[in-house]
Amino acid sequence: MMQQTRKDEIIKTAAKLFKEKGYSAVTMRDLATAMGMKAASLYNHINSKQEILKIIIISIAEEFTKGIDVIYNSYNNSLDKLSQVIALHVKITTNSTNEMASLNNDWMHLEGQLDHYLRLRNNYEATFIKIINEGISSSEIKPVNPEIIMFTMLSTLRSLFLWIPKKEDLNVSELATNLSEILIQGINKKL
Amino acid sequence: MMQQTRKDEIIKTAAKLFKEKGYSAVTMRDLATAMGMKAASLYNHINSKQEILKIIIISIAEEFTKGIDVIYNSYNNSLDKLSQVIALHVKITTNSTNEMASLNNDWMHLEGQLDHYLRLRNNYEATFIKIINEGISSSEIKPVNPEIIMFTMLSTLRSLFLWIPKKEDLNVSELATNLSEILIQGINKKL
DNA sequence: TGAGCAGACTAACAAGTGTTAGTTTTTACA
DNA sequence: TGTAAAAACTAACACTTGTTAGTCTGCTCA
Repeated sequence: MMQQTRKDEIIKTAAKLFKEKGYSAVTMRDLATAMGMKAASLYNHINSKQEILKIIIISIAEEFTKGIDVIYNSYNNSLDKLSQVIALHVKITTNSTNEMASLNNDWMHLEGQLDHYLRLRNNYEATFIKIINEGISSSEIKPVNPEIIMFTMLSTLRSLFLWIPKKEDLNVSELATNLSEILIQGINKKL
Repeated sequence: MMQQTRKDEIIKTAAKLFKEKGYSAVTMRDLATAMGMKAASLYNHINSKQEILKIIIISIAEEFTKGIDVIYNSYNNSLDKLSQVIALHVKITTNSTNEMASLNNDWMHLEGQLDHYLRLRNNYEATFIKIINEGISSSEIKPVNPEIIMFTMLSTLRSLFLWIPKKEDLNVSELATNLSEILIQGINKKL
């Protein structure tokens, strides 16, 4: 695989702009200005605005799907698996903060790959629910509606991209630990 | 105050479209089609696209600010206040689901009223933090970083608009109770 | 009945959109 | 140093954008 540094820079810059104003409000001329070039020159590196969005979103969505599958198939108890899911979100969001904004806010603007994205998201949530249900079966987790548990956790984890950039002195593993404490102790059945 | 039903319909319809695609991706012609009229006719009722966004966002933001002030100044303990904040979000989101999407996703597209909006949001969060800090002082709440607690709670509450429409059989007070259980028991210091 | 008016319409505008064609400049290296 | 590829440029396209001007329709009520 050859190195495509210029294309990568464009995509990274686009993600930053998409985070600030959303995909639809960012023009190719905005992106070109941020790159220090003219809009037409972008097309020496990318095929379309749509392609940029696709690359940003699909690659991260696949990272999540693969990550949760590994966690699900590991030999840990359910609460440990949930802690690992939290750590997965913290890690990906730390490495790809701007891209996470597009994943959350601009997925509906995918044109050719919307079905693919929705399939990945549904798989992810189905596996998440399975982990919770197994935790309820094994009496690790309070018998609350598993959808509400997932919704609560995912809402927080999906909003991390808004919050992580504000904490310049961020310690990644410490954040994951704190979030686990808050999110999991709440659903951990005290015996 | 005279009844402006047509204008209200336009704003309500706009909020629905904004929720699906975001402010920038919705055109005045989209809105007109959804209203069963031509784009130019919209201007018999509203002054600009921007005005629609302003009305949607500012009115709800003020509702939140007023609501949390009443809660903060009431004579309850801190955990009860947090439960009331949760109920406030559930109530407003149930009544104004589509408008909540604009509040969350499109505030950055406010042109003249961005400062006003940010002031309202900062006030809201400052009061929220005060409630948490008082709860920590009175030993009701675990001495965790109050920002992380607020972030966790607000992430979930601000995402409710995504989730409430999927639960057609929704019982509002039951949802508020479940969320309080999950969100608060996690930070409630067990003695 | 007929005057007034709210609210729809058609037509058009200036500016902005993503993208292409064709050309020039810069870079890498034989 | 000469050459070819990579990557920038100018100019323009067809279309879409929010919005305005001016007109027509149909309802209300004196």
